[in-house]
Amino acid sequence: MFYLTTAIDYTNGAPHIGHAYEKVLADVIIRYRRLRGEEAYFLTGVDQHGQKVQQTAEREGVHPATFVKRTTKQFLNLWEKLGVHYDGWAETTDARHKSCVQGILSDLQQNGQLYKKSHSAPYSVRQEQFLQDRDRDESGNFGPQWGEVNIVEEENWYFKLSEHTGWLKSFIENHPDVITPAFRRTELLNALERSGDTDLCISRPKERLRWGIELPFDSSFVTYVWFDALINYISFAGYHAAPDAGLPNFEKLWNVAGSRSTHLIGKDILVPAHGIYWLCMLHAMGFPDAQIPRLLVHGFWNSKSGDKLSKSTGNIVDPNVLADSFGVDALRYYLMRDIVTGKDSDFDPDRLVMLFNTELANETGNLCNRALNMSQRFTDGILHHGAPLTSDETALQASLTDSTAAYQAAMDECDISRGLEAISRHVVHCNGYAERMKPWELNKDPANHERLATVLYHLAESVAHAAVMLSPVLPDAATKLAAQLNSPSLTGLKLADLHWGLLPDGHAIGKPKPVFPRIVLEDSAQP
RNA sequence: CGCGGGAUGGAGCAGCCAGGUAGCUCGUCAGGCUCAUAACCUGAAGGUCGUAGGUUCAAAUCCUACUCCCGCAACCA
Repeated sequence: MFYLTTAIDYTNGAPHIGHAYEKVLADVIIRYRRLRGEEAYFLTGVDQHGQKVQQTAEREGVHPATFVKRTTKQFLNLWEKLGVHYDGWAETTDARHKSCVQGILSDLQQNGQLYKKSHSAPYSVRQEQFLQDRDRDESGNFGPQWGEVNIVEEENWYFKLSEHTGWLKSFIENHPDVITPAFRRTELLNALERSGDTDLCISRPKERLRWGIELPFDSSFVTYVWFDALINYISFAGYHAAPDAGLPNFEKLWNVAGSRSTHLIGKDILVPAHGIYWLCMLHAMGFPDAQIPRLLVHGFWNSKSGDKLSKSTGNIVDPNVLADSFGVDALRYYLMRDIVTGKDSDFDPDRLVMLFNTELANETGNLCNRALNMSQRFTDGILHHGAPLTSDETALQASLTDSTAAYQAAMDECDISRGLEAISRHVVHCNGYAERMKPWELNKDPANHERLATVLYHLAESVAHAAVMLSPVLPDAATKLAAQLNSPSLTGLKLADLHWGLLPDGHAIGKPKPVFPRIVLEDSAQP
């Protein structure tokens, strides 16, 4: 079983392009695993608790639960629009999650992993938060944005994080595959190196924060965000769940047959949340090394100038608007194609249009269209395996074999961009082949009919393979391609089924219709 | 000396971990084709791979120093 989770999104505001990227990436990885024939389970969801939600809800004069319901709906709608299909949906206000979190807190408390102590620090009344040294301005004072700042003393519960960091360090050192890409592992190890022996504060007094899960052993506190949110990865996987809870069987999902569960997360929450807190929490709960999950860390989409995309800088890109203007296929393709998994990339709508028009419309879509159109016109829509093969066909089939192998190697490494590039490479080969074979010339002489059939078959068969390989990224388009080939069963094939001859001799193909209509921009700059 | 990333033809990137004729897409120029979504194909121009050293028969790739850009520095995917 391949168990994949994403970060759960904070329901304090509307989803942006970064949220969309992570979920589409997860969706593509899951679909690819299934294409490989693996059993797979995909969990995603939303993080609904916390102070920011409480504050925003108060500002808008609604109950946090109402507010959270509203923003959650925006995420659900977006995933539906973008074709993100998950198997499990995590909401941290779910009663089953709450009881799992409380169960874990109780266990840890009984095992002596938690303790209470008091701490005093500068506190901003206006922002309702404690301040750090880095919040000071150049002169060493707290700026006016914080309002009145007092030294406040507060009691809280702490998790003995420091008892586990030694284990964590050697675990990461001895399991280089657990953090991907490698430079993120380096970053984490460096962070561990300079981490002192500080423990993790895991509670907030209810006077400050009501919107959270109550500590089972001290009702005047709620648990701090990470001790709530991170647990979703196991609570919704059925960890310590009642048999009738409607959750998966944890033993079947988590870490079966030596393949680690995978958490897909953004680079911002590796250190300290996932890379340190979460792994240490699992260790404290008694998870053995073999059951520690793998962290797959992705990068960010920055704005074209290289600035970070965020609400504060106002250059937020709304995935809904992008999907509506350019189509879901174009958006999914761009998000997967124009970034190297793990690295950052600049978001550029012009490149979105360019990549869709060249690789999908002009290359793949056009190849399908011209192949089917010629078959309809020249051979009455019937495909024939045809005459003896020349070196051109041998080369084409070799190109397909190479592309398929490159595709698989890349996709296995979650390098989606390279996988798509591999498909594109074969499509380009096919267009060149068509140009050299000139089926439209062959058609002029009936003596060449067998030769013509052979050429057209090689084009159509290539489209069939391309459709299957594209399916994790563009499931809808793959279905359309299969339908036009009059071979809907293509969408049910596995990677291992991709042998030459998917389309049988004598197969009748369907009518061509552009699957990827070119995106034509309104007059952009011309006067 | 806080940490990590980046610097490759006009633009955007890959290649670097496991050194061996510098690759892809767009753009530009010149041809060709007409089955096809004004799509397709062929060819060409254009790069001292941030700087300076070092290792090596050989360095974009390994090592050292430096310059500039970006992000993070323990609540934003």
